[in-house]
Amino acid sequence: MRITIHDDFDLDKIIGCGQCFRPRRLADGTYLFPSAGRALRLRSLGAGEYEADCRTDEWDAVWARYFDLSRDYAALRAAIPPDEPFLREAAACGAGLRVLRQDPWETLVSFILSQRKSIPAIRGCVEQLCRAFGEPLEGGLFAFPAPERLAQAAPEALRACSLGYRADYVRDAAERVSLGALDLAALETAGDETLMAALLSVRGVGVKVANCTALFAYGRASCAPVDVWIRRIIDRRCGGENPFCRFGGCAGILQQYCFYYALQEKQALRD
DNA sequence: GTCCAGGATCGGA
DNA sequence: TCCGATCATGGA
Repeated sequence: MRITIHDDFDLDKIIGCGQCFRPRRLADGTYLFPSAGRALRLRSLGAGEYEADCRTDEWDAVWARYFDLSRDYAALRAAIPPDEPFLREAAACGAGLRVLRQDPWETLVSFILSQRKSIPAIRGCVEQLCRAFGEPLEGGLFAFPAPERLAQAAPEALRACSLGYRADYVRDAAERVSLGALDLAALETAGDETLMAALLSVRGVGVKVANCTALFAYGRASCAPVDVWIRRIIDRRCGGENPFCRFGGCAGILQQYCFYYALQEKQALRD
């Protein structure tokens, strides 16, 4: 199907801003988004027109929500006050990115794996997990493995996916989700505090990983994860004071603009 | 060989 | 409550 998306939509920034680890750009320029046992192929036709390999009803029911299309990011950027020059700069740089609503299980596991790993290393880990334990989809793709599958996995098989000491954390999370002790679907309608408490009850999940899951899977835009990159920004560019606290319900979106901005600065240093 | 990566846990002060 | 050591692994 062909769809029109307003111009505040940049696929390179969406897949490159550090929020997701499997979506990617294929050699032919098509963008691939695997999520929750499906996969979307999206190709830009220019001028805000896109070709998507799904039906209109699937787009409306699944992907519009996934891409957070109901939120007005331009208005959000415009509302950053002039006395926040760094935030305005970062938001201008990241204009077009959108904070995805990803599958909670995949997001939780991916960010459990993220601790003390580089983004390319996380990508590699997640990919290995999918190939080793995920159900095959069309086109040589693999779905992210179900919790039941990971709960049954042999410890050495998990470690073979470069999980390192995080293998025990993943196994613990898989057991709790597959047994129903942690109901990720039910948490969709929970309040922020309830959601955070549930996520923090998982071994290997601290405040940062819980915030990432709340923001990138549950759309809790008030959650703004503070990692080493954001910490650096707060210390060096914001006088040591966390600026996201001042923005309540959209703190997480601004945080993501800043994270993307930091990635771009690092990239620029290499070039 | 050394250092660091979207951190979390644990024990001891 | 706070601080430091430690946790596998891969890439620069």
